[in-house]
Amino acid sequence: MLGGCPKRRRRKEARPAEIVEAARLCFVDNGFAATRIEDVAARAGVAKGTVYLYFPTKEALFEAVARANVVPVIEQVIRAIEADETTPAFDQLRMIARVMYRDMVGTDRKRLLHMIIAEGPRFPWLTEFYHREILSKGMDLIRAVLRRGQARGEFRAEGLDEFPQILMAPTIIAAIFTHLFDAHDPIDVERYADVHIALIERALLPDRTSGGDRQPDPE
Amino acid sequence: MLGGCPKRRRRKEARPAEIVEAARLCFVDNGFAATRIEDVAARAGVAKGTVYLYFPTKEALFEAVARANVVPVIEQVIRAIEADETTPAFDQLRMIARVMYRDMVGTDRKRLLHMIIAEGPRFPWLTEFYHREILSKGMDLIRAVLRRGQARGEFRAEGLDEFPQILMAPTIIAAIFTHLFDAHDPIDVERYADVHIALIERALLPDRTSGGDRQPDPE
Amino acid sequence: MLGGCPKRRRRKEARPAEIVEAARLCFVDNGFAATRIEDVAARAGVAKGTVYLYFPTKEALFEAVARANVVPVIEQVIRAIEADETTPAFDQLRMIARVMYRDMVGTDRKRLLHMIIAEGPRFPWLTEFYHREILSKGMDLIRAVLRRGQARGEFRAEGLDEFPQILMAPTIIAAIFTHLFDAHDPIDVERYADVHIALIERALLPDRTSGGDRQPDPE
Amino acid sequence: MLGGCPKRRRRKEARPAEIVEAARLCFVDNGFAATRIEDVAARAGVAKGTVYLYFPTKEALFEAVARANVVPVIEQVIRAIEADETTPAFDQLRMIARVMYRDMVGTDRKRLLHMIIAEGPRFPWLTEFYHREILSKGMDLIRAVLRRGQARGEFRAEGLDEFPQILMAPTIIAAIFTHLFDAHDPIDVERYADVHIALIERALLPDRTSGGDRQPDPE
DNA sequence: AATGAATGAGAGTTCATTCAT
DNA sequence: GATGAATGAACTCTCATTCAT
Repeated sequence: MLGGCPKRRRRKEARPAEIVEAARLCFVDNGFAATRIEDVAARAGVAKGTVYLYFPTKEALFEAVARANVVPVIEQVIRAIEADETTPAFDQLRMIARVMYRDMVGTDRKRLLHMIIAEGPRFPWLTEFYHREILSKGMDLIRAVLRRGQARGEFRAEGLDEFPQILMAPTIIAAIFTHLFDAHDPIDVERYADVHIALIERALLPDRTSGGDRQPDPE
Repeated sequence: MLGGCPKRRRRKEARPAEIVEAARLCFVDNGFAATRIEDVAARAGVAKGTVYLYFPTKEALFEAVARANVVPVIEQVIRAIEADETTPAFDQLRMIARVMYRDMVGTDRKRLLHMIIAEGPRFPWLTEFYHREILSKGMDLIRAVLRRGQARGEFRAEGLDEFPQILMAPTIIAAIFTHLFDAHDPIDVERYADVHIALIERALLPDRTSGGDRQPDPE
Repeated sequence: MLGGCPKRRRRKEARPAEIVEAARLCFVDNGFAATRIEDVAARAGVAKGTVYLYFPTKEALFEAVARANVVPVIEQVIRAIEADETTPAFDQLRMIARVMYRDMVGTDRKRLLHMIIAEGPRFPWLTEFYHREILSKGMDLIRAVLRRGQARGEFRAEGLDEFPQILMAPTIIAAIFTHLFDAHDPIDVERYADVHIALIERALLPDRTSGGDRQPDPE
Repeated sequence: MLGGCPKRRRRKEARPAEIVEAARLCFVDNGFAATRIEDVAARAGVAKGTVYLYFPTKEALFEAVARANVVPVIEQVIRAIEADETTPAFDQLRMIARVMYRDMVGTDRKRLLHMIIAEGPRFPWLTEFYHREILSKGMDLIRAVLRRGQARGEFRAEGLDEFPQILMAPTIIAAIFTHLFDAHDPIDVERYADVHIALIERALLPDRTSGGDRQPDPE
């Protein structure tokens, strides 16, 4: 009796996370307004009232979803880059891009991104949170790499460290467009990423005598 | 019977446009789901039923808003570019970008763009419409300019004509980000546009002996 | 200029009748609640407001329809029977039945009957009016014929003059059933009428030595 | 989870029936279109939303009312007749008529009948259902009894087994007329039924030497 | 007399939230 | 803790009726 039946106990402790995950699936499928608490409950295998045991309102549930799903990805990349002092800055940039294409465009996390963009205006805390926890961190990271590249004489570019968004933009757009328009106009994300990275390379690296014969991305 | 009373009649002809404009304001403020027909009516200074006199459903009203506000912009750009045979391709590209930054990022039309992106997944006709009427036309335009530039020997870039999205992406992201994050992190769109265009220039134009001394955008 | 253009004038005077007829068609097609004034107007070829020029409410229009369509039929039969002193009472009865089968079951007047039955409970004046103008007259007529038949020694039946409904019932039911169930179970009204009349005959006429060899209805 | 709380549970099981009964009362009072779900809810002592917990639409509620109130009656009669092999066919016929007069004309079930007739044309499923579940069963029953009577030499009538409606018609008309016209012209249903049954008897039974001295209905 | 644009009360339906069990 | 029956405010859409022209 001490500690209770382990299976049931684990179940109990896992409840909130299960509900959040069920909610994530519902939200990315249907958006905030069209998601019914009852659907979330059904997906989580609990009764409607149980959701309210852990989350006082639908908005709180949404917040939990956003919080749980958005932070981990970026942190991982940051750690990888910061620990690394020897890799050329451009290769780091390429690596960041590759990770984003894989983890954001290539998974259904793009639907979460879409949801955050979509619901942002109605949830001030959401945009504030997303900007603070994700965007600014991502931009800081790119900025750091750009400056390191410039310091090492790799990059000739100026101004981009002021607007790292410009470098990330095609990736974010790829995420949004594949989510929205895949039926009408599917994108070959592999090639899209290659072209994007090649564009960055030509723009950042100093002129070479024979232009363009460098391998765009040997990976 | 034919002709009607002039005052009434002028009103009748003006009504739909008035309602569409009121609806646009409501939609960009609150999104589709959170906009009540009654709000639109109040904003247009008419009764609830009057809205239904002109638009059979809320979706039809939404479609009218999208159509009225989004199609004219792109068409105008297309006409300007197509009529022009002498301007260097890069200057055309820069012009397109400038127009987009001015009309899309610099006005509250960005909120409409946001709304279309936000509500897209739940309104297939909307994504279909937006893709057909706006995106594909915009991409075709950029593609045409790129090819013209390549044919004239201006551009060395390959691959971009396959993914014109990559060139437009920073503009669209600027629209979305200024809409979402302006309170937390305002962007100096002028400089952002300069940097974006300079990036494109360095990536597209062949190497010059003296790199970077070209005026970025004399406009 | 005196009297105005005759065509237009006739049109004007005919307006109410035209609207009533249009309303009749709508009402029998859709019932009272589901008939929209706008439909009636469209069917009459006038504007919605015009209907209200002649009929203050939807109910008033309904009343006009009922009044205009229900009285004429019965009066004609009554006159024919009352003027006739020589025909055997049973032949008169048969004649009444034949007329009812032809004019009520065989035309779309049955739909009007249906409408009166259907809407009756919500329009007390309608049932009152229908009972006074139609039903009681019809029942009085049958009663009179029955009594004449008894007086002449034709009929042996008693009690039926108290409930003439019993003799009319199969006809009314034929009208209702053909209206409601024709798709599922069409009735051969000719034969149905024959069987009905034969039933009345056997019930009313005194026994004959050889039962049933009388022609049921030479008509 | 399984079993639930007894009090709640009993309530849940009773609710649909309570709502159906409340709906029946509203429908027979006001007809389908004029009945508001809120009225039904109020009459059942629940909130508007509760009705939708058990019936997805107003039509579904209507169907439930029709089904619950109309099927049991006929089934009961059928069972009683079918189990019986010895009773003379005419007595069975009389029994059917008596039950119909008692259960259909003598109760407010006649208002339900009226409602079904009234709303039939606008609800195809309703006429289809009524014809299949009630009418055709009733007609088959009468047909079977008629044929049994003919086989036993009780009846001389021909043709009626083709149109059993003719025998039922006065009963249905009694139901409708007492519902519609009772205020203006009340019917003594007892005597009406006697006369109706006597009419059938004279029409069906072969001639007797002493006509009419048979007790009409010893019951 | 005739029009038809405008109105707004009211209906069906949905669903976040509550709470007795 | 967990349930799910119950609630009722809120929303979309309809249509009888009005009235300026």
